[in-house]
Amino acid sequence: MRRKSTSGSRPTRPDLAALVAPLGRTLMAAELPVLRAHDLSMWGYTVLVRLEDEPVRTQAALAQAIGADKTRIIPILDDLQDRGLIRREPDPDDRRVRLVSVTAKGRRVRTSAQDAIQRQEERLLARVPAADRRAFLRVLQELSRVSADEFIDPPA
Amino acid sequence: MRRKSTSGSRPTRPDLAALVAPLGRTLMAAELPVLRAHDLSMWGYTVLVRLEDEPVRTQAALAQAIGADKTRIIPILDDLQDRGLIRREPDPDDRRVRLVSVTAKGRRVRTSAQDAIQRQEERLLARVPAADRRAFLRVLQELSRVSADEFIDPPA
DNA sequence: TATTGTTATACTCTATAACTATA
DNA sequence: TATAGTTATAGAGTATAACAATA
Repeated sequence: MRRKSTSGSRPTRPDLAALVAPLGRTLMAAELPVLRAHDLSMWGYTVLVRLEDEPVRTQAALAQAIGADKTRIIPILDDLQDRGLIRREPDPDDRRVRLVSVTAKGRRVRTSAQDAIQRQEERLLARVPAADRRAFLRVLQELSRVSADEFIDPPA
Repeated sequence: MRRKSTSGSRPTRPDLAALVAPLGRTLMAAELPVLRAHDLSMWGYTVLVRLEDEPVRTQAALAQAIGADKTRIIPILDDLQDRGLIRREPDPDDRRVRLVSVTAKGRRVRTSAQDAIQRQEERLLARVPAADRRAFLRVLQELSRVSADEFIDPPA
């Protein structure tokens, strides 16, 4: 099941990366005004979304879960905490670690922002037929579970 | 056709941006080893791919076409030119503009790199059923034509 | 005066290394 | 000594502003 040789010729489709990466940037750009309206940074919003799923025991684990550096999220957490959107409490069992959780207020803000974001995304998705759209979301969720080193060719 | 209210509850799906943007980063990370093997930077490769489609008359237009700043691509073009992968000639009609085109060597390099990249991407796509996959690529190409300001909600 | 390409500068984002407090 | 969190520093990538050549 090898596709016809493309040596010396034009490819039959654009690179997947060339389609996906710019679309990702577009979607993030579209989020920015909504986030600004909720006084949230992209990372702040990402933290709130992540904490909604399940509480996280260490900041390092939280950082890794959202693809950030542990040093990078600290000012983000400071800000979210100052504004009462998250709690950060020392674990009684191990006072080195901070238990991070979302507050009721944080949950409200996240819900409001996410609602607006997804409404906007629905408008974009409305451009494609319902069946295609379901398949698209299915594939997207499947592929985003895959990490880079799972399919990278071993270097020659 | 409004979906059920999500106010105060968990969303029914992750944000589109949260699926697409990380996948884009993964795909770009997967390209890096292949590009390095071809002695190409991401931007250098992007330039070669773009020039394959159709020659570009000004560097500014080239930059815009690939989503870069006009100042950013200059060292990239310098390098590609030094290595004989592109040509950069003053337009006789307007000596301010540089006609940028890919050389035969540049075409060979791009073909080889793109072939390897797309083979790798095919391995990733092999995880999903053929029908879903066709729909996925269809939707992807449709959506990547849309620019951010076409679907962003007017700020309140 | 306006525009293309270029260079120089500043700024943002991110990662690395060094520090503290607990264990 | 090892680890969680924090702070300070340095680096990469990017955008902004100023400049030279041509129109």
